[in-house]
Amino acid sequence: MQKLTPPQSESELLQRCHALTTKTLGELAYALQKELPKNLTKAKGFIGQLIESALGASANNQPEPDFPNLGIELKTLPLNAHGLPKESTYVCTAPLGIQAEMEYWQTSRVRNKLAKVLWVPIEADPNIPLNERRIGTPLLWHLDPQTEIILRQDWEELSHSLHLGQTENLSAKIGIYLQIRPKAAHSRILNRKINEDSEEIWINPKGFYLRTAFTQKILAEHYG
DNA sequence: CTATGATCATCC
DNA sequence: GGATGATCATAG
Repeated sequence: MQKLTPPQSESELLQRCHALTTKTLGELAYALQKELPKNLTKAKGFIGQLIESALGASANNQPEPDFPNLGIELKTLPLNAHGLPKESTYVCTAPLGIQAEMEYWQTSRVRNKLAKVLWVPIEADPNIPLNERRIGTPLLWHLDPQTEIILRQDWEELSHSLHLGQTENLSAKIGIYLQIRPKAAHSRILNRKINEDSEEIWINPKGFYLRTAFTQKILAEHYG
């Protein structure tokens, strides 16, 4: 398997993705001439990057969908022994700067990324050796109006707290589908921010994540 | 340093 | 056992 050019159409992307179904990570890594890590402890993003290169996603780190020309974001979905998503899904970093306040839902990075997502389920039961874990049937999903109402409410509530620097309201407990969690190399990294009382505060960088309840619901609705 | 890819590890 | 908070690797 060679390094791929980005897919030029949705059907080309889907075709590539369906070709991966039932393959093992070991087979795919071999085909791409990549060495599988012993475990994911020190290679947490390995599988996501493996699938990216298998599909020809642009290897950028822009706050844009993985396939900008198609407006499609790629997300791997680790499944537990019951076939249900076992981890939350990272969406994007949460802006702490002045610009943060000026982001509106319609043009927000969260909505931009979640408008259309190609979910690729991957076996992630720890009892299965990494190289034997299989890739599942992909699901090309797009944001529907009912879901968007809830996501938007979550996003606006969380963005509001971020904007005001209300750290007490930035816990991962807030939000129905979307939540805010730390997103940094470690907890000692702090960014300066001026809060609603014009005080200087320092906060650990945050990211937006989708709860497992959200991705479990998506799979249930589309796979039954 | 900030973005991406996420999962780990601990607490309740 | 699940959720929250912490952390790891890499690219530009």
